[in-house]
Amino acid sequence: MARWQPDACGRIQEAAYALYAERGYDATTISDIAERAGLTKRTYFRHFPDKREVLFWGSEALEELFVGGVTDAPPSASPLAAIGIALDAVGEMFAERREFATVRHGIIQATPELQERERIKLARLAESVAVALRGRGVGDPAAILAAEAGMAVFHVAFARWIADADRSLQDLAREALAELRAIASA
Amino acid sequence: MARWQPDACGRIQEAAYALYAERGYDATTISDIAERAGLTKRTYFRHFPDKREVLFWGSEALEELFVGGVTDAPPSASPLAAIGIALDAVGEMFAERREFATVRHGIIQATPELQERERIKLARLAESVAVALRGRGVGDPAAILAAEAGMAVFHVAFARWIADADRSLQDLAREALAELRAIASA
DNA sequence: ACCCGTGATGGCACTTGGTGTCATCACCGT
DNA sequence: ACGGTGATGACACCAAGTGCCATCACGGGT
Repeated sequence: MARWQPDACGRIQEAAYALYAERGYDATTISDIAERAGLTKRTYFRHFPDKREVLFWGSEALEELFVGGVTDAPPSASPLAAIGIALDAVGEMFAERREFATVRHGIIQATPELQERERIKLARLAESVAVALRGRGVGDPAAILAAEAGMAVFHVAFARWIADADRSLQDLAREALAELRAIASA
Repeated sequence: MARWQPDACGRIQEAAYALYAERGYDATTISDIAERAGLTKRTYFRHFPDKREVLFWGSEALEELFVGGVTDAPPSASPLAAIGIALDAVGEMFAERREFATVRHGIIQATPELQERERIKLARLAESVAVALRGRGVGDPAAILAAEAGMAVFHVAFARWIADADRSLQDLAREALAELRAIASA
């Protein structure tokens, strides 16, 4: 056996999304996913470390985009301004993936266990953004605070974008960022 | 059997903390904890829903304190000011529990699985704080943004407080809050 | 003093997530 | 034709978590 299988990770991911969306995360076993992808449970675990992680495959792209946006922002930009520039790039990327993002968001919102993973992914992303901010000369409590505040902005903007098709993610992010500034200066 | 057992939750919690601290979270089974607490695995699950939750028992007190602090802040206080007042009360409470908080923090920081739970607890706390802020008349994107920013402030202040015994949690929180304000107005 | 309802526990079987190990097969270079 | 490499299937195994039922202590009522 072991005939070459084109893009095992991709096929697993498709199967997992389909089953999680159809019958729910809890009602789906890894053997179900594996069977649908045409392989075994053991092979699933050779591609993903656990049951949740398949939903977060490809999120390195988001991290690269976010960190890259912060790093490449003009040196004169303040921490929050740099994050705003990064959020523009992130919003642009999600615009082409609205359908996918909506399905994924629905699956995650339906399962507390998945929300945990989502939250810690956001926290890790905040740490990466904080590193990028330190690379811009931002000091130490400030870098992580700005990064985490940026994640909050992203989070609320994203949720509104999923619920409301009319406005672009970039717009919603800019609005949330302005709101954050208003809060802090009050 | 089933003689009355004084404070089963408390005994389980003590056993779990001891074992998690000694040999680590992954190397501890629920049967180990149950045995040390003088009961069975099945009974453990009658008191806690899973292996992690025992570390978060009693965190309703933190939520009550935080939400109460925000709710009872003077009506004139801005969202961040209200959170600052709440953080004062929270810091005061932790001052009497520094030893316990340090052990707990060490266990959690050593295990990614526990950090996930910690993060989502913080997110739920942010939601409760946001509700309290809405009760003060704060609008909707602002309430959750202020609450999440407040969690970031609490998080960094807490981490510094654990690492550095010299300063009070209240001081560190005030400093982080000032830092957040500086970031947002830059 | 006896009996009964209630609540907490032990014990057991079972499903599922996750891992270690080994044999097998396709592919590739020599 | 041969051997090495890498991916897979198959199997055994451990631990988390759940359902189910029997059992015991306790308190109240008769």
